[in-house]
Order: sequence, then structure tokens, then C-alpha cells
Amino acid sequence: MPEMLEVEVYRRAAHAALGRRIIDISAPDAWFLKGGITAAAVGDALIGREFVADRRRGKLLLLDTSDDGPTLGLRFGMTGILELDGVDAIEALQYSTHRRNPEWERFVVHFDGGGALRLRDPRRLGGVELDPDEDRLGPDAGTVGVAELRSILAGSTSPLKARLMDQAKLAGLGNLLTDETLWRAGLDPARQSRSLDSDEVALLHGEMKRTLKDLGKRGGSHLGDLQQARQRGGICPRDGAALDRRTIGGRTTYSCPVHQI
DNA sequence: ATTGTGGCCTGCCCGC
DNA sequence: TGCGGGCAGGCCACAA
Repeated sequence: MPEMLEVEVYRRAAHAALGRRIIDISAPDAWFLKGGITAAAVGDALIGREFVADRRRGKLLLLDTSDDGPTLGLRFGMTGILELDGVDAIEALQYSTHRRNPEWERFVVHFDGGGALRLRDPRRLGGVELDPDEDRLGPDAGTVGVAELRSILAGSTSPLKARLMDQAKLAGLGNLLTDETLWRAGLDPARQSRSLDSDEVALLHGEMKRTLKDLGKRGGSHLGDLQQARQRGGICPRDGAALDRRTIGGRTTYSCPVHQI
């Protein structure tokens, strides 16, 4: 599903849409418009302008518009795919499909010259917003410093995994990236966040960065070393132990009882 | 404030 | 072969 790595791919794709004049908007699904906006309001805000910058914070894609226009915020939920000029920005998406049922098209920006930016989302878990409140998100996991990570974890009784996935504290990690990071770091996802000592936070920080770099290079959150074992009856690829399957932070969690402590 | 839980959305897969 | 239940998880509302 789109976690920060996939949204980063979407951002780079959307870069090719900068500087094109927006001539029309299609927003057939009112549910998909968040923050009380209407299709007409989005049209009024965007038509005649152009996108001038592409940004990402966590899993939120941000497109700034010209003439001090609003920022368009795009969320992809679990199954959202971005498509520019008829080409999907990503090749493979775990839990989603590349079929193109017309009714899955939730939001379209039409450009002068015939191109279009389309958001396709079968399960409707994503959304579109104008001027989303970016400060509701914590620092991006790709750029967070080790001291900042330490303060995010300090004092919290939440399970480590839940804290890392709390987008208000740290933006970008979803279920798969978090399981992979903690598996690599050898840390039990159920441990209280505040129980990590300074060395463990530094280790976690390093493994998180390495995981983002590796999986970014491989092309997706679902391409981790743990992923193929991330199923019922899965065996730890590192030491052969039967993986634990638990619900932590409300999410299905796989971890190794032997080396994640 | 913090933390946990349930619901929303819908396609897919498994077992009968 | 068709059908129904369970599952996937990002995000939000809500409760304690």
C-alpha cells in the first residue's frame, strides 16, 4: 500500500505536471473530497492556475499552485494509484490492482494540451483536500534526526510500533515499513517506547534510514526482507524461528520472538 | 494531554 | 460453481 516510499514515487511523477495550465477538474465522488469542500469549490480554486511545486510530508502529497492559490493535498489510503498522462506512476502496489475500472477514478486534473493527473482508488480510503493542515503531521521519517526520534519516543508508554506509525509524531511509516524496520533493528514492536535506551534509539534510527533507502531502491514498501515471511506460519528469514503474529497499534504485526527483543 | 478501540471503505481469497 | 465470511490498513471519531 502507499506508504511514504510510494508517495515519493508519486511526487516525482507529479513533477512532470508542473507548469501546465489547469483547464478542468473532475471530482465525481463527493466522499473523496475532505474538509467540507465541493467539486465546484475545487474547480474554482484550481482552474486557470498551474502547479508550481511538488512536496511530500509523510504519506501526504502536496501540490502548490500559482498566483498564491491553495495547496492541493492528495492522500492515497491503502489502494490509491496516481496516474499522469495515462501512465501509472507505480508498477506494483501491494493490496491494490492496476485494473482501470472507470468508477475507481476519484479525482482528475485536466491540463491544457490534453494531459491529466488522475487518482484511482478502488477502496476509497484516500482523499483530496485544499490547504491541508501540514502541522498535524510529525517530521518526515526520511529526514528526522536521531535526537528528534529520541524525544518522540521518550516518555511514551505506547508500544514502539504504534508510536512509529503515529503520523502526528512521525510521518511516513505504515505497517509494512514499520515491521521491516523493527525486524532489521532487532526490536520488539510491543515494547514500550520509553523503554529504549540511547543506543537502541540510535540503532533504530540507523535501521529506519537504511530500510527506507534499501526499499526505496528496490521500488516499494512491500519489497523488504521480512515481507515474504509476513504471513500466517511465516518463518524468520534471519534465524528460522516461527514468527509471532499479533495486533499492535491496531495493525497486524509480524515479528521474530528470537531476535526482536 | 495521551492512549486505545471501532468503523469506514471494497476487492480478493478461502472454504464450503 | 456460487456464495459468504474474513481480511487487508490508513485515517478519523470517539471514549476513557
